[in-house]
Amino acid sequence: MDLNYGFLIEKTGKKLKQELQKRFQENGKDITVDQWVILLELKKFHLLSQVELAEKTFKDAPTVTRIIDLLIKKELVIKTSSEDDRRKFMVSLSEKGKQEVEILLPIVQKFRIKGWFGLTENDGIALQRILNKIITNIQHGH
Amino acid sequence: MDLNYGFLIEKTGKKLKQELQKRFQENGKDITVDQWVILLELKKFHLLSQVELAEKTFKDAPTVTRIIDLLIKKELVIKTSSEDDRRKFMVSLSEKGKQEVEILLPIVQKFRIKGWFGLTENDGIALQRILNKIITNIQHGH
DNA sequence: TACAAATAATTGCTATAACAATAATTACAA
DNA sequence: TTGTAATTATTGTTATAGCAATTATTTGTA
Repeated sequence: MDLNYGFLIEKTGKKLKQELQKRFQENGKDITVDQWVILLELKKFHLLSQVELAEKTFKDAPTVTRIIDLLIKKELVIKTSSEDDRRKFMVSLSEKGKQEVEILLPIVQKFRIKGWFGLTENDGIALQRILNKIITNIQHGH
Repeated sequence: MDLNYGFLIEKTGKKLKQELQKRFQENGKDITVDQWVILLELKKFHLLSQVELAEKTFKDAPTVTRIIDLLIKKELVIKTSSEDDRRKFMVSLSEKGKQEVEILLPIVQKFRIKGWFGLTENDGIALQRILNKIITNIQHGH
């Protein structure tokens, strides 16, 4: 096995991010891909603590704090302190944020379809199997 | 096709980077994965301009400039101005850098083998086909 | 040749990522 | 119940990434 799969995966991820970012810019959207990822989770789950957001997006807590700060400045999300745990802040989409997600979603979906052109359902299954296998392989133990 | 493959690819790339970084730390190696990628290309090609390094590693020129700066501080690489083009600097491994690469290489290879455990030659072919297809799909046109 | 265009590298700015340290709060165990 | 440990969020530091602008040099063309 002489395939440098790590390099290939990294490269693909980077290109995907760059190209999606371009689509946002082309549509006059002042938002980054990482900010988008947070917004999408908030659309799906409505109300999340920052720890929950971090888990779902595979980002660490400080990164989530900073992205949320930016999204608050853009008035796309709202932060309220939790009533049952005063350490927590619950984050949710603002009205403006909900509207923005509805505009961004078709751009993202179009991009996803374009990226998958010529690939099959089986390719999707294989990709998931391979990447998930790599993840479990490298985790615990050393 | 409802697979969020972009998210999955990004996640896998991130985990690969994190875990390899851990291996470096466990072995007392004060080097980042991105710095390692540069060193490996220099081992393969001996003498590269910064533009060539940027192309081979899929990084942009400013990023390469900054990584090279750090590698020079660590005395792992050398920069010499090109004789036939005074705009260029040619970068190569120092003696210390060559030694360091020989120490790092087995750590990286062990990690790659571990990550690929349970996967086949055909999986490798499929992975390359799928990821390369995605890359060409998303590039030109919009 | 002269001059505009292209190229190589650098610097500045902002965002993301990882790690460490800290403060506030909550959970748990003696 | 009291004190220790764990959790949540934040802040600071360094590195990587992308974009724009700049400088120095080279290329290509009129």
